[in-house]
Amino acid sequence: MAKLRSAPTLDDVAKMAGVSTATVSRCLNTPDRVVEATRKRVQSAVDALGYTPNFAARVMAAKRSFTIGAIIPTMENAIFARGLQAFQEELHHRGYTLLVSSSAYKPDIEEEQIRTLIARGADGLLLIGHDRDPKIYDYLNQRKIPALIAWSYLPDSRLPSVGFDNRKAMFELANHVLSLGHERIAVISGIVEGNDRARLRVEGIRDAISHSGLESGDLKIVETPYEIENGATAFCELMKAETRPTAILCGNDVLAAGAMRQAQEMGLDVPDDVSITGFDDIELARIVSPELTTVHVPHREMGRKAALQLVEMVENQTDGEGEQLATRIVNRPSLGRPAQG
Amino acid sequence: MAKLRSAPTLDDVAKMAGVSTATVSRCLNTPDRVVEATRKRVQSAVDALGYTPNFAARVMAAKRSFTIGAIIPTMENAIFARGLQAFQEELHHRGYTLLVSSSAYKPDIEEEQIRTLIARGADGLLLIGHDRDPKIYDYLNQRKIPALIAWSYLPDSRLPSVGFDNRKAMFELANHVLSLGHERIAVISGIVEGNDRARLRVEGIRDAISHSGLESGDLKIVETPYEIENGATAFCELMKAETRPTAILCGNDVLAAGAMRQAQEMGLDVPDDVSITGFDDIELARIVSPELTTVHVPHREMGRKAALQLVEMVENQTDGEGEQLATRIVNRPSLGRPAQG
DNA sequence: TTGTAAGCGTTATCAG
DNA sequence: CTGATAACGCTTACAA
Repeated sequence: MAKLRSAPTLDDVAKMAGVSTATVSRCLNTPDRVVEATRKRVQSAVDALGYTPNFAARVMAAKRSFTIGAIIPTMENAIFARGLQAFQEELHHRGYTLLVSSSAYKPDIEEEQIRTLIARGADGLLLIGHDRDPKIYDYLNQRKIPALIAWSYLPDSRLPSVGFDNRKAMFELANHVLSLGHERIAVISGIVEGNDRARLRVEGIRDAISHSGLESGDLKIVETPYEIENGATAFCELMKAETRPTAILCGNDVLAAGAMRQAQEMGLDVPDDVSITGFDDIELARIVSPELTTVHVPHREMGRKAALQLVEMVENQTDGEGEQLATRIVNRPSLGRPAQG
Repeated sequence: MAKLRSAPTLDDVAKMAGVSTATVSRCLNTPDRVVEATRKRVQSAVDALGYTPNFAARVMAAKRSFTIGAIIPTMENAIFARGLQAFQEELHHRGYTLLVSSSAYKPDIEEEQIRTLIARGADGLLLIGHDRDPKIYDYLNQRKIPALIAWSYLPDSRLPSVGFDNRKAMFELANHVLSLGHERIAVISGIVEGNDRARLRVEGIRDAISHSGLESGDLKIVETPYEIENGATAFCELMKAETRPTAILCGNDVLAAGAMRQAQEMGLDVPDDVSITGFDDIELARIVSPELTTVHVPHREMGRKAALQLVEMVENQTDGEGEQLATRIVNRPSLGRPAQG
């Protein structure tokens, strides 16, 4: 068995440079508190040994990890990718590392992940959406862990949030659809339970319908997890009705893409036979044909601002005020006027 | 300023349960070495305090982190998502946590990430592809860090690999295209430098062409990063030629999706005016229309097997043998026969 | 400017 | 089966 050469430590560097470990530590963390000469000596020892500080030891001693944890519902589809990427870039910029885990939309898994991330020394946490057991907020509060919510802005939430008004965004889209003359509207929504974004989007549609004076009672809604396949299945189901809808509003672009595929498979023309809309404006929206009318969400801006705010909260022990971002409707050919009666 | 209640420690639990810290530790890690009675007492103290072990301290003391690090080129598109998801699930199953970081296809960033993950105590590493500075392999070897390569199988690589034969896979696809009668073929490849998967795929195409007796010299290749936009741009460029290609083989589905979109924008019919193929068989391939002929890669199986093998390497200090997985061509309507002369 | 030394919260070795 | 106690590698007062 070959001898296992383990990693060089601060001590090794100190010995090689002929200084104390404290000095080496200073060279690495606060170089300006060390004179040029010794700094150089230390640096060459570091290089010679290929020294890398042991993270665990550093965290223990400093009680800071310069790590931010984020828990997102899923990595499988691209809903969170762009925003998270921007979040990560901004964090990196500020000297922080991002630790991501995904909860598969399961509350208990999310809770476990929160504990895990905290145990790992995360200085702050990014969570998606507001709907979760209040005990989690108590826990975070008691432990004084800075946490921020993204992808959904609410003014009076327990934790500050950086995001947009899901309800209003979908309300506007639905209004637009109605204004084109659609009267038979159906919805393919994500699972609403435990997901305020999904819930609020449906509410936005309801608002628009009752506003318009239409019968909101018979609004057909299919709830299904955010996966392409499910969008296809749901579309199928909705089109089985005796009187088919003329427009289907989907909870996000992923579901909409599934619906579009199914429409094509069934030989239905979009938008002539049925209009379909999405939400998010991820790349997918421009890949399906026809391209998807959807709600544009400023993912990168949201990620960046969330990072800035969270770092601020961590470093200044402040509470964070949250920020509401604007969305806008993106008109593309998947939405048209309804066919004549 | 409210008093900051910091996390309960082993000591707190020990005191509350009236035992030593050693006993508490044993209750948590090797419960069978503790009698029922004390174990119960300890457990209730743990619950009462909401104790979670401090990860950094545990790593320092145990010199094991039950953490596996993975460095992937990008999270932005879905190329690695499915495989990584399976990798993660299998790791979780075995009691390990996955730490992911992305290198943006930059070798120096990857190197930094490797060091970072090791400093963070990763017990093992998953890397994508074989092409990298040999010094990295020396470093890994010297530090005795178990590492495994995925997404590309090579029999005699320095590190064991779990993946497929990129060259052969693309060779077969190209052969198939040629057998349909295509004689003017062009390629939209990913950046080849530092990316053996991209390089080998192009070589596979070259092989097929020279095999077929065609002039391989004038094979038009555009190299561009794996992004949808770039696929579109590259397609544009290739179609500017006086004699247009009748088939365009793309380095992956993302580039192919971009090419398809551009074709549509230019009013070209796929496959009647030009055939387009992809590689990977990610969801995207079935979303574009017409659906994409591509090479199916068993991403989930690859991820799962990589996890199994890496855990085995970590736990038994073994070297790992690697495994080659099979790919298969998936025929869909984006590929047809060339138009008559 | 630099060195000394006391933790940080676990695990693991040895006694008991 | 359980309890002391010595690491683990680093940061940070406090001294010099």
